[in-house]
Amino acid sequence: MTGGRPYYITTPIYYVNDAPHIGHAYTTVACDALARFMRLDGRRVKFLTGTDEHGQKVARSARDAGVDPKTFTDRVSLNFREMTRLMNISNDDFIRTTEERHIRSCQALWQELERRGEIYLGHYKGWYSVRDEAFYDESELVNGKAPSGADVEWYEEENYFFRLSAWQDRLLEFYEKNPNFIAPTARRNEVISFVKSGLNDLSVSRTSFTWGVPVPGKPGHVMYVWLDALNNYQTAVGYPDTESEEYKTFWPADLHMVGKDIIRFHTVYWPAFLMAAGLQPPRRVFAHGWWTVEGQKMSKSLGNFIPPQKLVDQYGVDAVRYFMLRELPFGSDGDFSHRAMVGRINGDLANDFGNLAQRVLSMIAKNCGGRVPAKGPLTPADDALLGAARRLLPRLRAEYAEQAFHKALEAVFEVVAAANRYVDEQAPWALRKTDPARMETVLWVAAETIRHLAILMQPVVPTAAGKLLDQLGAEARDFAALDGAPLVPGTALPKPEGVFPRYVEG
RNA sequence: GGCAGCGUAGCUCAGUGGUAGAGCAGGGGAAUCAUAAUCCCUUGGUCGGGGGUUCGAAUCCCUCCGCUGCUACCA
Repeated sequence: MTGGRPYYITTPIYYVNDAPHIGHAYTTVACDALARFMRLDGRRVKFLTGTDEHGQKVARSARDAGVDPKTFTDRVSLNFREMTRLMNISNDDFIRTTEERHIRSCQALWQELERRGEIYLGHYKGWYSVRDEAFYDESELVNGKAPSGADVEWYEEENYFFRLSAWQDRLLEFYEKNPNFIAPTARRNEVISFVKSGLNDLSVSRTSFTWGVPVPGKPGHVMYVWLDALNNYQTAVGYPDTESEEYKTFWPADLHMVGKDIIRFHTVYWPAFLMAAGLQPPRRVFAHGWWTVEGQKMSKSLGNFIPPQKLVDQYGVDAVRYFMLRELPFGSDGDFSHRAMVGRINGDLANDFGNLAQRVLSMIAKNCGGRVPAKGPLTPADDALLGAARRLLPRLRAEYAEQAFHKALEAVFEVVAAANRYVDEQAPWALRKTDPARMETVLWVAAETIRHLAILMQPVVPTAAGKLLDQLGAEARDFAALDGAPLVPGTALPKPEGVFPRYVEG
């Protein structure tokens, strides 16, 4: 089954002012698993990530660092590129909002919105807090200060507004007609109730700073950061050239993966901007949850952000990826603890899956001359196990389609458990003396099952699954090979070697 | 304050009208191919409290308690 519909998936572009942490790694790993899954399933995939580099905060950080903004962002954007390498991410493109292609794209979008009368000149007035870099309504002030306690000052600025208020009904209609647009359901309900409560027009230009995309024909104005940032998803597929092969193939995007903090921008503003420009909104936005660390919220004051490098050094990249996608229902918040991590590494990966592979491959190495064993007549027990393995793909397609990674992995591990039971029940070590031919068949069935499992685990643990397939002598590794390329008896195999080491406290 | 959701075994959760479930943790046993891994059996819950509807409620209704999210322009 190849040649399905193209698949375009994006991470948010990460704000360069932050250092990459576990949250960034999480979003990106989830997208990577989806991208890899879809590629293995024969779909043409575009997987985009990148960095958001404009805004007053960035300009200030650059100034503090004593360099110009471009030099500064060139430097810090690399931190996120390095994170993709570290986490073994298979992105097809890495976009930066300071790139020429993006500036052009944003200006074209602006002009289209303006041409259609969706943007008008107005005045922004409000209480502004420099510390929070945010505006507050009169009603939000507490004793003349921001809710955060920061000082505020009266602020008036001439800027351009987007007619968001005019899109309220059309947005609600869009949500109604596209029930899968916002996930999980709880988030969808929140967004809908927010839109129902009424929308105000949105200021989409700033004159108070210059580090942004210049508004075409309006000296002194730069674009509102979110209009700039969201449009990266279109830039990467060639906008404004909507007739390009790339754009026609991949737009609208299949999935924008986001953290729950930025869902509104992606599910209210973004579809409104696009519809207003006569363009198609994305098909789906998924808002995942947050990690706490050892039971505590991550915060700057606690200083408990975990750099991805530290996790990978300690546990290994495959283990971290597996943990992130298995430990909690995708969409919910969860806790990242050492104890839970070790439980997954040793319990699931090393003991259940790793040891299954090791015990089977060792027996093959010792008793079958290091070659794929001969396959004799199959018993009902053999067929039952192989059948369970073959039924996984349709199940996984359904779970991945809903970003239910934990359920997909649970399904895989049900078969891992079934395979361990099978080996125990068939006891090939006993058959070795009583019925060597049957022993070979049992080992073939077990190895063939492991091949299925390894192929299906590639999206989550690409390195370990790849090594496992090496050891099985399996050349073809996409999902078409599941039923299409079973193990060939007699194939010479390399010496088995553990691919999921136990974590030992030290 | 308003709106929404949640509260089920030690832990994480599934279960939305018909005799309480899974994984992990705990206890006992089997096996010995294997990363001392695996397999089998098992302890454990008045399903947050109270009231109601029903032949029957974790599951529907009311109420109380506790927790969480959202309530616009900070990534």
